[in-house]
Amino acid sequence: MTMTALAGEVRATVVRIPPGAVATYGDIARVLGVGPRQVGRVMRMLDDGIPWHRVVHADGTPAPCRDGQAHGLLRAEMTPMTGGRVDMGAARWDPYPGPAPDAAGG
DNA sequence: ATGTTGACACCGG
DNA sequence: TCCGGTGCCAACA
Repeated sequence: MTMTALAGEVRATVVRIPPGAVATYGDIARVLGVGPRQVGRVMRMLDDGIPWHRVVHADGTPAPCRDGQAHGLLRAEMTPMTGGRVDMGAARWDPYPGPAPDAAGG
């Protein structure tokens, strides 16, 4: 797994996050089989062209980048938030089926 | 090769 | 609920 490839995976996964829902770094990292820090590292290089604001921490805290931006963007997506944090359990989007390694069925 | 840093996650007080 | 410490992996000096 290389960053170039990882960047593609992350991107392909993040862009799949529907408006109003969010995914955690850990989840995306888990799906791709990498550490949560690698996801953030890749996200940093993507930064543009992807709904990065739909990627939040495991506790619902929006991305630290452009602090404040995510708050407005998520707000515009009608994302269930509480006290500035995303309401996990209500907005937690299931990344699967993502890369579909074995192409189960089709 | 070593030490420090970072868009994180989990545990303990 | 908020804060500090730790584990993890990769990039940087």
